[in-house]
Amino acid sequence: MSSIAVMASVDIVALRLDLQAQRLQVLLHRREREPHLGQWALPGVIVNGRTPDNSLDAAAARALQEKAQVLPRHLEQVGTEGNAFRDPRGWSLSTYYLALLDPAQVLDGEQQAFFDLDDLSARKVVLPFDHALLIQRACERLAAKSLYSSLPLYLLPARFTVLEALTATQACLGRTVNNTSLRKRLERLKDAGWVGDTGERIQPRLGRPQQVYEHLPHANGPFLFERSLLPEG
Amino acid sequence: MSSIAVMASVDIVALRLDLQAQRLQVLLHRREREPHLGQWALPGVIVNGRTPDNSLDAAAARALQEKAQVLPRHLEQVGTEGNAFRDPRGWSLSTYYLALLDPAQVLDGEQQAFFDLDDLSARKVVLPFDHALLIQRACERLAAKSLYSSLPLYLLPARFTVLEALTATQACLGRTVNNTSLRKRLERLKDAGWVGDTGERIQPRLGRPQQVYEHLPHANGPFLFERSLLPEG
DNA sequence: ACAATAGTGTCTGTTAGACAATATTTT
DNA sequence: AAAATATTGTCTAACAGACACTATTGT
Repeated sequence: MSSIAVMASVDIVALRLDLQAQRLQVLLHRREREPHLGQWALPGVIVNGRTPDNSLDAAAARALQEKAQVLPRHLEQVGTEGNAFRDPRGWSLSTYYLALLDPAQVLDGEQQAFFDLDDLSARKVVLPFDHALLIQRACERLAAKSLYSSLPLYLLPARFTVLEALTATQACLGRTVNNTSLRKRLERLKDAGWVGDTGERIQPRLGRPQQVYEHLPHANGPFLFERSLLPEG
Repeated sequence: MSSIAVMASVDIVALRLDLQAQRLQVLLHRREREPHLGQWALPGVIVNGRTPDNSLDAAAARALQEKAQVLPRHLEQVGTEGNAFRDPRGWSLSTYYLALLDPAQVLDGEQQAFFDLDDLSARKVVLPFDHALLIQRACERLAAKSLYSSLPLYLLPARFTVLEALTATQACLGRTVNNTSLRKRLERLKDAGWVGDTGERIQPRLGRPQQVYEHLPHANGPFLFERSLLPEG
């Protein structure tokens, strides 16, 4: 068996929206073993016949649960990176998942923390293995789906305003989004029963109060729109 | 190493369009080793430190090349399936790819052949492991992308007609597609430099001759349209 | 001329985007 | 009343779909 086997892991790119800063943050975890012991890295677990998982998806859920006591709003497999160079111990595979968390998500202990995605992209924080690449790929998936789906709404709390939905979408896409377009999409989601109008109002410091929307229980997966958000111009 | 390692393979869902039957076919290969020796299954290779591949993508290309001497028009990773049950030998992973082949693709020898996708879906041919599931997932990916991209055109020969493009798109989607919409998409692809009008004509048995389009060299990946093809009604 | 097939033109509906107009609140 | 902010309405553009119309060929 050892001659035909390979090291395999599941790694999680778990994102949280910082509503004040209007930026995405990624959950990192201090490594508890060599190589790169003590460094900040993506939370992940080894998968093999001895671990208790019945499937990759179960291993992904376990990685989030064990390393960070986190239950995601959304979890999807993005891809698998495998080559001879990504791990100093030799040929290895990482199947990596995109997880979207509640913005109120808090973490226990000093072994896990959220880092601004921008700081990671700018290499202000350097990650071991190819974890920077895995984060980049997960974010590309998120941006691509945000053009034509309601995926960004999974980054919002149960009750949210139009402007918070706009903030989430813009953070996912990395660019501004037309206010009218997003409002119309929310209207369509309301008609489709995906979100509801609570009737509640939030009073900003000044001006007209904001309507408060809420997520409604529905089938799995985001709503798919027929058209993409377009580049401005 | 053996205690933390797992069996991993790359499997290829390679599709060819049968233009006459207007159906998709999948490339299968007779297994050369246990388990399921001699049965028709997806072509694939084991990945581990001893195989010569530097990456998963290289392993995928090698699987197609070694098992079937095939060079695909398009190759993309779809996902990874991993659990304790898919292989009788124990916990295993399969990273599976979607490959699109030239319809003129021919095969050497008795060890590989094309099977109609419909027959596989209808369980007229039963595949080992979870290969039926991998095929289903790959086809779902193809159908999803066919709604908003030029991916089906990779199933066509270098020179093709509008009706062949329609046939390819309908085979990918599993439903009829509006003729006018597809013609307009081809016009847009022509404007974008992805296809060209050869000026050549093909004379059907009766009636007006068909224009012949051709693929033009361009950046990797299919063209992305801004809107999806819609359900009929 | 007529049948058969390919291709074009026109109209409708939907929805993203731009932006003006209106509504609701605090100061 | 004025300022600030949120929300609504109106207009345009792009594009999928439906379908009528025209074009080109063989018999």
